[in-house]
Amino acid sequence: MEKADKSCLCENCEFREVVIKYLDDESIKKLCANKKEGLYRKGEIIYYQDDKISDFKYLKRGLVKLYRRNGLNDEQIIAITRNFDFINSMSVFKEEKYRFSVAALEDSEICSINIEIIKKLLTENGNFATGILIRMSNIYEKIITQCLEIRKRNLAGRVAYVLLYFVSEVYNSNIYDLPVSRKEIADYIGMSTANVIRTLSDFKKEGIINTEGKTIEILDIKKLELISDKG
Amino acid sequence: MEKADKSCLCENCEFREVVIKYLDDESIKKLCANKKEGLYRKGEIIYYQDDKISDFKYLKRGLVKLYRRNGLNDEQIIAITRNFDFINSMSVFKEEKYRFSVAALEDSEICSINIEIIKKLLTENGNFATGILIRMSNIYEKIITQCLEIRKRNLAGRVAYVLLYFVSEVYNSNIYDLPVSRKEIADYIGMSTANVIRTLSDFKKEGIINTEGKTIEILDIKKLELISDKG
DNA sequence: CGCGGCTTTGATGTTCATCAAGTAAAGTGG
DNA sequence: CCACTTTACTTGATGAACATCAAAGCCGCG
Repeated sequence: MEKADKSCLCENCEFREVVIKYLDDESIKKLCANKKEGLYRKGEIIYYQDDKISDFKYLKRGLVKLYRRNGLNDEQIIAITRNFDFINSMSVFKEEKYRFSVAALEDSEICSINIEIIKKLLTENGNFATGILIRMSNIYEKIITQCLEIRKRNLAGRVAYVLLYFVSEVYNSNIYDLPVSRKEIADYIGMSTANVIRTLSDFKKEGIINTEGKTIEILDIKKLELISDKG
Repeated sequence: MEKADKSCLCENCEFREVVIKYLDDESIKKLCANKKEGLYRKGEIIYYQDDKISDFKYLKRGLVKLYRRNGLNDEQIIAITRNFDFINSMSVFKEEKYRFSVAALEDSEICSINIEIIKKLLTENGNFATGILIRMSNIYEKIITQCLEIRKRNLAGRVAYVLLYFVSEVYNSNIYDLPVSRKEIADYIGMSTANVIRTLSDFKKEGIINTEGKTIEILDIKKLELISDKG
């Protein structure tokens, strides 16, 4: 991690949209004065499971994975996202430790604010607290819904679902570079790496997608949606 | 559903513990005046997925399942709980509709408060909002963690996990009456009904549990924990 | 150029779903 | 309360889906 090289004016920060509506100038100044910004390179870990929670963290730019380590070579990926802006582990306001780890899948910019300052603002300002409550609920709900969506599908359906997730929720494009390894897709959907690769190969043979290394191009999105829905 | 037969004094209500610390007498009176209490018999549905959200709901007593219907005979159970006291669908403060359904697994007592009243209190009182935020985060985190715990196990491990969940989180006893059908266990752990039954039969043959209809007795909890952990 | 990690493919075996058929239990109407 | 119907449960047999293992190709990096 390195510090951001440009001074942060908070002006283009999306967090501001949540904040500014509810906080007075003084509170905003206080937030800005106490924030730390960090750049994380692709692959770097932003925080570890079981680290002590010290900051409320917000993903300004980039792409991250939220995951849990079970064994040496056994990871479960909980979410891959740009949108879950608050990338804090759940229970950030109660628990002492992060319950999950977060790592950057693309170069990412993180804004950190001391958790005690946020807690104080929450208790002082019900509108702010309600705003945070709603946003966090959305994040949680997305994670749970996605977990259920993946669970109800078979192998091919899960792979199709993930490919389409990148199309619609991450890149907004039918062609993109996978930000994750084949193994990470497997960790995400709860299947074996070999079978994820096999399924991608099958899709390619059937002309549904084209792959070249990390680059994925969706050729027949209707068919892929069909596989995702029926699987 | 029927109305509670005794007048509700809110005195033994656990919700009070969250509330009373932060709300003034007037607010508490307002809450109490606007609450509705309902008794739901085992099997009754408390609210349906896609119902319009009108109330903030709290489980005072009983046991419920939170679930999602995919097809006519295809349900996914998200959680079974006494403890997730706020049995609102997630995003209760933002969404218009419940995203999941809730049904009573045992006779249950539900307290409902108009959502607008709660919203008003949240914005007026940051401490109250923070209290709700923390409690909801705990609920979400439990659901997500459990989803991951189940996902990483195989069939036998999942069945063992669920049996142990009832022991430690629901009944605090090695012998209990299952509040769910075999099919519901299957919907909970994402396996087929036949295989759930087969696994229970296997456990019985191996002397790990005893079953008689809905009654389950754990005979060898160490072994069951082993199966849950290694599976 | 060579090493290690990621990817790919095939072969094999395990795990699990599905189907079918039968039994027990629970609800329903006379 | 009993006959009837329906729903839940149980078990076995079969095949499909998936994991695992192994070997080989590829790619980036020192």
